[in-house]
This record gives sequence, structure tokens and C-alpha cells, in this order.
Amino acid sequence: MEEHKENVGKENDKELDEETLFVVSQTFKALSDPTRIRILHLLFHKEYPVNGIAENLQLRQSTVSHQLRFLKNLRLVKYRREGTTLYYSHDDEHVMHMLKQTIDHACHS
Amino acid sequence: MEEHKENVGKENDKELDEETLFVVSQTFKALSDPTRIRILHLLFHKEYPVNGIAENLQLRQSTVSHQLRFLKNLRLVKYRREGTTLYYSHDDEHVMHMLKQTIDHACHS
DNA sequence: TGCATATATTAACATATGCTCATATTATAT
DNA sequence: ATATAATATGAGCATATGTTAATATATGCA
Repeated sequence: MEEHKENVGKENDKELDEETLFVVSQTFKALSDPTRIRILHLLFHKEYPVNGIAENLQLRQSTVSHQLRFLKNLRLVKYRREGTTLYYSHDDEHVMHMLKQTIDHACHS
Repeated sequence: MEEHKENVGKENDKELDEETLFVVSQTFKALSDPTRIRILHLLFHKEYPVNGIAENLQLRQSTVSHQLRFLKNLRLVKYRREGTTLYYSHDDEHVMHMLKQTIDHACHS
């Protein structure tokens, strides 16, 4: 019950608590690496298996797998299994929207 | 004249070009560090001198100065001079909006 | 000019990050 | 049970990053 955070009202002037700081920084950290950006950008429209991502982006399978684990831990991607193949897709609309906005912003500069 | 980027239309399916990738990743990298988040969060409502930021956030002067240079290079902050004092303030509405959104998102989780 | 205040810069250090190779795991089919 | 395909994991390495102390720079003023 008592699990609401600080600063829930309209007064967000106080210092950020440590947990919020951590979550926010981790979220942006996910978007701060070119490889992860490329992966999320690829997943924008449709799901891909790990090898599909690797082939599309010219990356090693282990590189993709490591980054997908990173993104999975932050719940930015999810997967569904089909045999031995795992189809990954994005799982955070807010983050994907920020990414799209920022890409558009950068493209039009 | 010919300096527009790729993917300016509605078809953003192609791979991201290297420059866009760099700008986007740098932008998010700025927001991926707790210290920089705290600084930008402090600058949300009003300007502060370097020492004011340091005192408020309990950081060394050199730490603040380094991070402000980082943010300044990305045009995320600006400053005005008054004597020997430099008053820093935010300078990118889009980024500040994303930061606020993500903080709120994290707070309410 | 000389001094004080505010800020910037440099170099050093410890830690974090991302990629790679090699290997392990998992599921499926024979 | 064995083999195969797809993915995950671990260790090692090079580079990036953030903080710090020490020092330099710049501005204003006596």
C-alpha cells in the first residue's frame, strides 16, 4: 500500500530519490549506445529472431544476444518462442516513442 | 543546399545513417548519468552558478564544471556571465521534456 | 599592479562498457 | 540417445567514462 514514490504531486522541486535516479539513468543508458539504437530501430515495425537481427545489422550473434539481454532486463524488449527460435519485439511504447522523436529530431537538423 | 538527411519522408524503415546514430546516442548519453540528470533536474526551474549547483547537489566544483562542459557541447545548457559568475540554464526544450516525462514515468511506477 | 573570487582545465586513476571468441544451454527432430 | 539449429553465457580485452586533486585562467576591484 505505502509504496508510492516522492514527488507525486505537482511540486517536483525536491532532489530526486536514488531509485528514481537509477531507473531514469538506466532507461537513457539503454538508448545511449549505437548498437542498441539500431536494434530497437529495427524492431520498430516487426519482430525478429536473434540471427535475423545479427544478419540485418551485420553484428555477431553474441553481440546481439548480449544487448538483447540488456534490453530485456529493462523490459524494453520481449520475446516469443517458436521451436528453437526466439522472436524479439519491443515492449515499451514510451521508450520507443522517445527514440522515434529523437531520431526525427536529429534527422531534420 | 543538398544537406538534408535520409529518411525525411514517412518511410523510416531504412538503416540509420552514421551521423544520426551518433547524435541520437550522444543525446541519450547525456541523460544516462545520475550526476547530469541531477544537474538538469536542478536547472529545470531556474538558472544556477556553478558553485550553486555544486553546493545544492553536494558535488565538487570540478565535477560540476566537467559535466556542464559536456552538456554545453551538446547545447543542452547555456550560460550568461555576471562578473566572474556564470549562470547556467537549460537550453533544449525537447530534451528537458523527455527528461521530465521519464522521471514522472519512473516516479509513478 | 596585485589580490580575491569563480570557473575551467589537465592528468591520473578506478570503474564501467561493449565486443569477441569459445563454450554451454535449450529445444527439436531423427 | 544423438545430432542439429538457435540462442545464451562467461572470460578476456580494449576503450570509454566519471571523479578527483592540483593547477590554470579570467574577471573585478582596491
